[in-house]
Amino acid sequence: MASPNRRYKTAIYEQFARIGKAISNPSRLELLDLLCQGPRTVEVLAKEAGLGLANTSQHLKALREARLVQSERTGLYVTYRLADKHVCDFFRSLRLLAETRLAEIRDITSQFLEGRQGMDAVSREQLVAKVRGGEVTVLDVRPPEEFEAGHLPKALSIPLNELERRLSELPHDREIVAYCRGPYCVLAVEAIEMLRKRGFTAFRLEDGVPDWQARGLPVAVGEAR
Amino acid sequence: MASPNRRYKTAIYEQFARIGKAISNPSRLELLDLLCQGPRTVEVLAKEAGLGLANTSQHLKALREARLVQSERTGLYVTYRLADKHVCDFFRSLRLLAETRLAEIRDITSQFLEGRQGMDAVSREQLVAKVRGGEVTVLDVRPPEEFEAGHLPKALSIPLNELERRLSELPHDREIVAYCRGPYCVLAVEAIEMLRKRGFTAFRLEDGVPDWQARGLPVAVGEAR
DNA sequence: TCAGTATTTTATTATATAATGGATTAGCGG
DNA sequence: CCGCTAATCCATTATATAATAAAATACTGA
Repeated sequence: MASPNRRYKTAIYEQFARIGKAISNPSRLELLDLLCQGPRTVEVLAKEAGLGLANTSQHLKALREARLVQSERTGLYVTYRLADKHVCDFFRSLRLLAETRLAEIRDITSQFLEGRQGMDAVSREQLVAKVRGGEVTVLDVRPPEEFEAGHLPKALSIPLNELERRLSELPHDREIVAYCRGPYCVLAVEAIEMLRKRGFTAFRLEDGVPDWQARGLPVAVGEAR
Repeated sequence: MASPNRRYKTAIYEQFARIGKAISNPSRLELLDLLCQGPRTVEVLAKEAGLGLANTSQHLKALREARLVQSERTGLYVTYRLADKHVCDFFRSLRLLAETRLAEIRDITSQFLEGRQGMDAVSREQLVAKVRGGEVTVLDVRPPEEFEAGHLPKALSIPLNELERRLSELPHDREIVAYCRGPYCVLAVEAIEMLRKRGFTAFRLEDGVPDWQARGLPVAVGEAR
């Protein structure tokens, strides 16, 4: 009974909604955010996102069916990655819209950071200037695979869980700017907190690599030297 | 039992998912797309989207709770509008991602256009050049309210349902380029089809006003003269 | 071929969502 | 205040989704 025009519109909006449905679940969004940092296996993703394995597999399947991610089997492991870098841009635009529209995000964040001092972040521009002046050590506290998948130029890779025993690699007489996955990742927050307790001068960069890259700033790839 | 970090992340991704949920339903996406063309009452939105009134009201409520739209009562009518122009940008980025990732969209569209000849669209750039050369009449076939809310500079407003009896306003010796809401809106398609049958030289611009505007091109506001 | 590990699939259960029709509310004009 | 209309709310029903555990698959290495 529906006209061809109506059927056409319905079919098109149903397609758009496939992407909407894919990002309508918090767990899937977290997985997507993680995948923006680089490819990972199901196991690792499950652990990082605090989900069950079967559950993670199903969420990844949903993301794959919306064509947002791809999977590839290598031996026992299945590695998932973003299907397209536009997916990361899209995730960022969702995050940006949520930040501008949902005051709750600011509330939740400021409540979480309550009591931790000095969490006011260094801006991209400030960091660029400081790096240019050579007065700062840039510290990447994410897991090594993420560092390898892409990091800020000249950044030093010390994953958060190794930081305590590798403090000697850090300078006491220079500023340290630590970063992790982005504004809602807690790795850098914890790193800063710890470094300050130990007497370092440390600040936090809110940007993650995707944000940095989206601004057209350079990103380096490959292992820590 | 969950750590504060986990609770924080969960809370943040839940917020992101509010937006995801809002755009996870085809009808809501259609409503959002319509609202990108300008504010409208519930009644008009329901009719345009082919939905029941109660249903429309509930979908609009969902969009409002995700802070994507705002409503304002004027007398008997409640007018809905986008809460922020970023919402329109976000919708466009969803559309773009869907177009790049979902081959089905191309299939559905080419099947719909099957048999209609000459539906290959004029590009923005071509249109700009033609307008500059003064060799073209730009025709807006959307309803008048949408034209008023924003239209291409110098466009002539003839809503599709008036087109047949206002053909005398159109030149036979010049090209006509018709546009409507965007690439998936059928108004311009039908206009072109009709105009060609009547011997006009007519092409279709795929862009809608939001697309045009997003490229930084100028948009005029106000009634048809 | 068998044991072991990573992943996917299936079944189940609880919960959320969408559409509909009917009741209710808000505002207008007589 | 009443009747009318636009919009919202509520209850109902059907359907979809999410998490979990258990079973099945896919692959490796012995």
